[in-house]
This record gives sequence, C-alpha cells and structure tokens, in this order.
Amino acid sequence: MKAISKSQMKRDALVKATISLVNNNGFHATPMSKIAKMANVSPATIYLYFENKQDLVNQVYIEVKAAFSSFAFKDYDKDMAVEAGFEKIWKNIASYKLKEVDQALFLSQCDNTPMIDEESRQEGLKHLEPLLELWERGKKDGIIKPISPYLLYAFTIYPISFLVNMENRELCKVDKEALDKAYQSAWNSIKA
Amino acid sequence: MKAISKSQMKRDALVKATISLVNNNGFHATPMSKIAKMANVSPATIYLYFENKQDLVNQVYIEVKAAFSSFAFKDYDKDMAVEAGFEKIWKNIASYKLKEVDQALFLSQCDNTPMIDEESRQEGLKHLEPLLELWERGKKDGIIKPISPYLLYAFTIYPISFLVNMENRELCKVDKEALDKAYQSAWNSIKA
DNA sequence: ATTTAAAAAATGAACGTTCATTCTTTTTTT
DNA sequence: AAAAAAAGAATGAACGTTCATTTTTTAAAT
Repeated sequence: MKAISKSQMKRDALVKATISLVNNNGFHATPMSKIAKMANVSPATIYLYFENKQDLVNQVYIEVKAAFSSFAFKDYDKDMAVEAGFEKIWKNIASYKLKEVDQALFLSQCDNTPMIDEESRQEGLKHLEPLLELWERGKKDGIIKPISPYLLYAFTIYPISFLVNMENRELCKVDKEALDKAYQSAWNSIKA
Repeated sequence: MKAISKSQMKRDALVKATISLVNNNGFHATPMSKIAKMANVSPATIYLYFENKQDLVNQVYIEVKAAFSSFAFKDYDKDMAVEAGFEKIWKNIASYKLKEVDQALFLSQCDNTPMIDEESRQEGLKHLEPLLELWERGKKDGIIKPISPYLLYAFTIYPISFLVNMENRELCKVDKEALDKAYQSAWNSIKA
C-alpha cells in the first residue's frame, strides 16, 4: 500500500474538483472559489499548490494526459506483432475513456480550446511515442497504409473520443458489440 | 446581387468578431467589450441584437452550423448512388472546413464544451438529416456496414475536424494528396 | 513523555480589477 | 420634429489573487 501525504491529498482533491467543474460548467464558468469549495479548502490554499488559475488547469491537463498514456500502453511491448499491438493499444485507450469518463471528457474539452497553453499541450503529447513507433513499423512492413501519423490518429484514436462523448451525453450506447465494430472500422481505415 | 441592410451588416460584424475572438482566446477570455470593439460598435449595441452573451454565442453557433450544412449538401441529391453521394458530401465537408477555417475551428471548439446550450446543439443537428438517410440506404443495399450512425459519423466526418485543426496549428499539411488518402480511409472504415 | 517555540500550512476576509449589463444622452433616420 | 438606433459612461456583481492572522505540525529541550 502507498501512503499519501495530507498535502498530496489536498492537491488531488483540487485536481478532481477542477475536472468535475470544468466538465460541467466550462472553464469560463468555474471560479476558483467554487473549486476551493468543492475541494473543502480555502481559496487561498489553491495558491499554495498552483501559481494561478492558468497554471492549475495546465497542470491538471498534463497529469490527466500522463495517466491516460500510461493506461494506453498497459500490457503492450515493442516486440508484439503490428496488428496485435495496435489492437491492444486501441482497446486500452477505449476502455480508459469508457471507464475514466471524467478524465476523458476533460481531455476532449481541452483538445480544441485555447484553454491550455501550447507548451503544456506538447508536454502531454510526449508519451504517445510508442504508438508512433508501432505505426512506423507497420508501414515499413506493408501492414499499415503509408500515410502520415496525423491521418492514422484521426481515423483510429480520435473517433473514440466522439463515441464516448456521445455516450456521456446519453445520445448513444457503446457496448461490447459496438466497441468491436468500432475497432474493425478503425483497423479497416488504416490497414494496407 | 443582394442588398444587405445596415443593421444586418452590424450583426454580421458582431458574429464574425465573436468567432474570431473565441477562436483565439477562448470563450472565457472574450469580453463583450472586445467583441464590440472589433465590430466597431458600442458594447450597448450588442444588446440590440442579442439578449445576452449566452444568446450571442448560441446564435453564432446555430448560424455557423447552418452555413456548414448547406455547404455539405451542395450538388448532392437523394437519387445519387450511395458511394458517389457519400463521396460528394464528404468532400464538401472537407473543403468547407479547409476553406472556412474560422468557422470550422469555432464549431470544433463548441463540440465538447458546455459553452453552448443543449437546445442550440439539437437545433444545429437538424440539418444533417440527408446524410443519415443516405447511410440508411447504404446499409439497406449492403454497401455500408450495419453500424449505428454515431459510429459512421465518428469514423468518417469527425476525423476531418482533427486534421483541419492540426493544419491550423501548423502541425501538419492537408494537401490534395492527403485529402484523397483521408477519403479512402473514411470509406474503408464504413464500406461493407 | 511533556512542554515549548519555531516553522509550515491553511484560512477568511479584503482588494483591486474586470466584466456583463443598463441608463441616460446623443446621433441618425424617417 | 418625432422615432429609432447607437453611443459612452455608469453600475453592481463577481472574479482572481493577496494579506494578515490563526491553526497545525515539527522537533528540540526538558
């Protein structure tokens, strides 16, 4: 078991509160006072852990992105066959987004917003390297289409966010069957 | 030629200013005063055209969505062959997003944000009906996979936004060749 | 063990600013 | 000259952040 310091717990509470409030109200409508209240903390306390509101949201973004990435490559290693490796990673990402709904929603809210600094965005991107390498290998072996990683990402990973967001808004249900079909679509879109 | 009333011009300027400022600074950092300044108008004047800030952004959203939809179905009619019709619509949407960069960015910023009321979101969705009908037909004829419209959208239309956003951030270039490859990926992901 | 004093962490109230919105006046149109 | 449109200045509320103080923790001395 891991012992967590009291101050780490407060920081965590602040991070969680930020995610929840930004998801429900948007960045523009989540004042520091509300974040503090939800984390059971004085507004002033936030500034012991974060420089300011912008820094808070940037740090939350980077942390969530790191958690996401570490989940994405669970049980994956560089020596797997290309298709098997891709399926593993794809399904890891899908199950992360389906399970960690709040984090997934937060990330997709950050995707197309000037809410996050470009610097933090780059930082959050670093961890995706193994997927890019896998794709490179797949292209070399003639298993994956010779197209840019942006295209590969756009047609395989990015759609997952859409589906999960729709499920969260209760507009559609993503069950096991839908997920399998989704994976087939993803793979069909990039296989050579 | 169409004559546009003076007040319609002011409204247009306000809409344009809103799009530009929200794109560059985010909703949380675009005050009414700046919108007014960019549109060469007094802040008070905004309230002659819009109820309040929320109403302004909702109306902008609906208008942009309407422009987008009318572009999407240009030169399309219900009697086209399924694959030809889909290609037409897909490429219409792609070229809209590549040309009307500001509008496309604004829409994708609205996609996953509580910035827009759910009601306005539904309103903006109405115009997509013909695409759903085309997909229905394609499924009946065994040309398109029997999967939900959400899946179809996720793997064909949604990725376009990602690509265009990446190009706007100058992270990748979407030229004619990339676009053709993208279309092939889209079609491969849903063809039966 | 208990006491104590220094340091660290946390707080609630307060500050200055900014914002959305309204009010009164001026300008433009009819 | 009456009506409509637009303007700038004003207003009150809300926000991010800081400040002065209190509470809690740490650890040294008894």
